[in-house]
Amino acid sequence: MKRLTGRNDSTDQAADDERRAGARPFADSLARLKEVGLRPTRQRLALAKLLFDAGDHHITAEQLHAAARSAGVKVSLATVYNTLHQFKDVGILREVVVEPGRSYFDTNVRPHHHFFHEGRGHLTDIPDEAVALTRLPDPPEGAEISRVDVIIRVNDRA
Amino acid sequence: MKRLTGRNDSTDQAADDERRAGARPFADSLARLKEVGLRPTRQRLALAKLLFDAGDHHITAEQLHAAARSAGVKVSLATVYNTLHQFKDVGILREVVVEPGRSYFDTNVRPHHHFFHEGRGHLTDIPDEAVALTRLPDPPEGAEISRVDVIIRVNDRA
DNA sequence: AACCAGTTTAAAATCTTTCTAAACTGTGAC
DNA sequence: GTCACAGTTTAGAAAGATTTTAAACTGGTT
Repeated sequence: MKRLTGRNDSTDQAADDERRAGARPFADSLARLKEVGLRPTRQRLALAKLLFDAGDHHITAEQLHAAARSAGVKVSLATVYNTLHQFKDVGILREVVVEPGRSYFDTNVRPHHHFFHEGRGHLTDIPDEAVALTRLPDPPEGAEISRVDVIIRVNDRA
Repeated sequence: MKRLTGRNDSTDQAADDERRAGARPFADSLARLKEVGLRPTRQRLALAKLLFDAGDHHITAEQLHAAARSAGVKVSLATVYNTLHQFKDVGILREVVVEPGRSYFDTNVRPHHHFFHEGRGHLTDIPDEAVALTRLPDPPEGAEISRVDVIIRVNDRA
């Protein structure tokens, strides 16, 4: 059996978090964090699992914080914000802004677009191929295009 | 000559505001407000002038409030917010959300798209014809498209 | 085992936006 | 003109999301 020393040391805690987050092989998130040069802390590992082991989805900081909490992961809201921004900065997460006063984070960083249901306040992915942008303007002098977002706003049919 | 009674009654004040806002014929904004069924108050007239007599532009609530102030128009920030939303609701203004935590209001309500300079935090219009969207997905079951936004994010060239 | 740069955290602070309740003002009736 | 009242405005409080701060903690090394 494993160690019998004091319970709840950081390694055990990480393993617990993993189980709680409904995880896949430990190595995935760990490797992912190492790849992007972020120290694989207990909190980052747990958040990475919640984010990347559940398929493509869109989530706010508050929602992720709540998800972590209810998965039994102890992490502060500030850390959730820090982590989301770090993940975005290293390119494993994408920020989507469609509503005033709230940011969504998208675990799908492949090229694609979005439906935004204004009534429900809810995002859905649109595969890149479903949209054809056959003409685009030249960027302003001295600037270059970093991304083209197509947001299709929808509402319930009258 | 005009009245010699107490200075600064509401009519005189409105005329002052108009002059201060660098205005065109009084009738324009007045007619516009009547058309959309908003009572033409001193504050709404002044804000309408600042918004619509300066050509197409993008402005935040804070910026409009500052502009009003420095034009000598006395108006509270709450009224600026109220007015922007009322103007949006009646369709003479459009809200553009591209940055977390801040809304821009666009005086151009004709179909068009936007460049957003991420470094400078600055919006520019793209004429509708400069973008060709030749394929779009069907909206989700039961929903209908209300608008398609194309946002081209740019940055200074490396 | 000690060290330290990187992390996490609770709490405070910030920023934008909305709400509240009271005072004010267009507008139509008389 | 003057009244009355619904619609407006306002200062200040409140809310909501996000960021900052300063101190405690921890992963990775030596």
